[in-house]
Amino acid sequence: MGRGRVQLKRIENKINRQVTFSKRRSGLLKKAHEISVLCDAEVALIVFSTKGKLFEYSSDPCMERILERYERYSYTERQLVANDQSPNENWVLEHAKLKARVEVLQKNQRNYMGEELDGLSLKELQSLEQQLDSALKHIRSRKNQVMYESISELQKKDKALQEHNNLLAKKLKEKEKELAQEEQQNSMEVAPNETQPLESMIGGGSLQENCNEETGAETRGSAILPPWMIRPINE
Amino acid sequence: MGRGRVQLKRIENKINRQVTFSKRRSGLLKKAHEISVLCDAEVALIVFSTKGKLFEYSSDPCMERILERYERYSYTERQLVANDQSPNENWVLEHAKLKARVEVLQKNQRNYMGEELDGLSLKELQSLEQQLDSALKHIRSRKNQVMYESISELQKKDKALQEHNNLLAKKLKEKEKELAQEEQQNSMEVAPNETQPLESMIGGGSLQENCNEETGAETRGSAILPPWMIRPINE
DNA sequence: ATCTATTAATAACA
DNA sequence: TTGTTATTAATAGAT
Repeated sequence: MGRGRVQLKRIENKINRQVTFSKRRSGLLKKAHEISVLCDAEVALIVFSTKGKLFEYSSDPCMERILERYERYSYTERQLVANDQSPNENWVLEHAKLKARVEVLQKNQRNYMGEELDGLSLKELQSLEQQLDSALKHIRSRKNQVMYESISELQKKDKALQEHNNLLAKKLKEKEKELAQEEQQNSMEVAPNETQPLESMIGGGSLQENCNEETGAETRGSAILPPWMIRPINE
Repeated sequence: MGRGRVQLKRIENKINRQVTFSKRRSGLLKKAHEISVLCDAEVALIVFSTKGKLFEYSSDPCMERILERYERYSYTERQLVANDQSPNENWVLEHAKLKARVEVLQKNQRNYMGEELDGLSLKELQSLEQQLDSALKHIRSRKNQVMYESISELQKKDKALQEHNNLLAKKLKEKEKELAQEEQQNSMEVAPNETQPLESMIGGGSLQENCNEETGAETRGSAILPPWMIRPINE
């Protein structure tokens, strides 16, 4: 939505990038606000510019609260890293070193994301390809492992629940028997039709709820990525 | 942007609210992704629906890192506000920012290389996998392009060299003819056995040297393509 | 989900 | 940076 389409890749011109960042940032914040109001959602948005400047939006008075909620929701714990500043005089040097490191790391990262490949030689491309290929193998293997673990845990839970279920069913039968006996003894006094609904309730609803409660964070939101993330717009 | 304007207030109709939420959410996530790519920004977006369902986007493989960075930033910012008198504070702040950035980048890089995957959730692993998969496609495409360019350049050079070769051969023949004529005229004065060595020298050594000179680093040595160019190692 | 009529966002330009 | 405008993109409402 502008004059001409735009490729989904880093804007190389620094000025344009800065302008676009400024405009899109405000657009993004606006939309974040809109969805929070229109749809009554809780939204936290954090944006760091390339230069490290922070922009944020939070639908609540306190961003921290949403983040805490997020942390609670996502089972991972946050590590609070103490800010240890050593009162060195070498700061200038340190600073320069860090800056250089950041530059290198940034370039690497872009390459790892398949960007800015034009300056690379065939050999470098080859090495990069192999590195990523191997990385992908590791990642997929780890993903599989996580999935299998998740599955086996679910199966374990399933088994436990089924056992519990059986137990309940057994108890139920005993109760039925007792009732039947009482019934025979006091033939006219009790109506024998309450057992059926009770059984179906335990077998269905209870299991379902238990399952939702405990898997929680793992399956939050949609596990399926939207199409625009799966394949970049350009090309 | 729809049929009719919309007021910036909670949508009362539950169904409409749900539908709008779903649509705007994907739009918001998309825009968050776009600004992160276009403007090289680090973005973290967290959305809780009314019902408490979580949706998130993170420009980096790991959302936690951006949140950590956010916490650190907030911390240093608080410090800055506390005492912004000393000119040294700027350095401290800058330094802290850079350190945070380096940390994030380093962790990312390790992930991009398939290392330290243990802390990542299934979702994060999935996103990382897709990012690398897409990167790999770009890299392979670029590699192919480089290879094709290299091949066509070599073919061009080959052609030029052959033409040069033909030219030399032609000149040689003329020289031979001249020599033969002279030979006939001054039959006894010149020994006619110098032509053979001359021809072999030009046809062999000179050509070889020329080839090395012009193709240089690319194909140093033989004009035959190395095996890795004929067939990529992977797949 | 899919399809349009509209509005909203924004890229290029000033 | 800020504003303007030609275009594209997002999406409200309908199907």
